[in-house]
Amino acid sequence: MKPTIYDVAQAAGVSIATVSKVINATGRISDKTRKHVHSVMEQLKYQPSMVAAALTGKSTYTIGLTLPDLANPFFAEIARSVEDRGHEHGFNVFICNTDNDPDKEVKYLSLLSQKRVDGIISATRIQNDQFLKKLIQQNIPIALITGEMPTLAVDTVMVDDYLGGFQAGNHLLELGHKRIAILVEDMDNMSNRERLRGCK
Amino acid sequence: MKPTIYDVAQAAGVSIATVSKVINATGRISDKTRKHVHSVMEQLKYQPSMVAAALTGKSTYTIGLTLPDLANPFFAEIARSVEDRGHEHGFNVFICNTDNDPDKEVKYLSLLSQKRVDGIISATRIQNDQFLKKLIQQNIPIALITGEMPTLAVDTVMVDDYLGGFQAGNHLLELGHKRIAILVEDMDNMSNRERLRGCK
DNA sequence: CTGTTAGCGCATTCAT
DNA sequence: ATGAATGCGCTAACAG
Repeated sequence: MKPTIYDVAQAAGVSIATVSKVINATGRISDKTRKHVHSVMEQLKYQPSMVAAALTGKSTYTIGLTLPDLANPFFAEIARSVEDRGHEHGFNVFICNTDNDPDKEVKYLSLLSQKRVDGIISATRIQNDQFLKKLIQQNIPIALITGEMPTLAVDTVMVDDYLGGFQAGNHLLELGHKRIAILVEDMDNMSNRERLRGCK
Repeated sequence: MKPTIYDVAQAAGVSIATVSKVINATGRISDKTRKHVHSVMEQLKYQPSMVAAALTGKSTYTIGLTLPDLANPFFAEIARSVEDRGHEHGFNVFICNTDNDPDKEVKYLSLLSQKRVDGIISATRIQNDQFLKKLIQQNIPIALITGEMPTLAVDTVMVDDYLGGFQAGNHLLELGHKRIAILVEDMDNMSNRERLRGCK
């Protein structure tokens, strides 16, 4: 079995409280016992259980990232970055491919909430804003990226579709082009409308 | 606050033991109270805490996937698949970009162990087999993919480099090509050696 | 500076 | 068929 905080306490001849304190560097403990406990810890190769710690209210150091499809290089790149930043701060990230399926999305979101992630980053247009609202009420930090959610007050980082369209159009004009075509998959899509708007 | 099992029990006029039983469909409970508890649960929008459940010994429904770089389409594809299968079975997967850095790898691996993942899939040649051994001792299921680890007894799925090389070479020969070149980045790499071997 | 104790939310005997 | 009690591993007051 993996050693617990009790094993360390016993082996070090102190109380679990003391061990806990040296682990989290909280409270006051003599330099001597601190070092002693530390040595015992690594001798036993002790590693605190994050699930137990999480149960007491501490954060899980886990965040969820929802995106349509990881196989899409655009999102893979995003995932890579999020993961990088996460790792820098000691976080692990859950990848959630929603395929833009509302059901999968809700399923993922509720799973993430049950696992008490510290936050969620969504690179998908969250379709069920009813559910989104619930998450917000649960005080789960949420950041939207790539999508918009005008009805709710959520931190969002989005791409400036208008500017993008403008720059693209401008670039072509500068090259002297006169006859420019625009291919749009879906005119109901807000992003595309904005890009188009920026273009003319 | 999110409702706990106690809230449900109280609202339903039963004990938490009963609620726990209907949640996990274990033990014997009358059809009547089962339904009643269920209705109370959804009325309170109760969702069992997976971290609490995990602490009692149940699995975390979480697995870790280590790979060199998610931005590499090859691995992104793998991640996508792993995630898909995981989701089908109610699992979440932690993505871990190691960049083939031994330190990052160890850091990730130990984090995963602290978070008590149910298993680990590694798409990287695990460099620290000392650490690998520890994980195995901890009874954490591990599966290697894409890499080899001859020294240890670990489940592994790998690509048949020899066959690949053979097929590639054969294909060109069938097309009637006579002068064939092979570009290899690193001849010390076992995969490449095998591919080359299969080619001639 | 260090130890006791009481939870955190749930699963699990063991009685009833 | 159901409930009371105990423990999982750790943190957080509160006492000494």
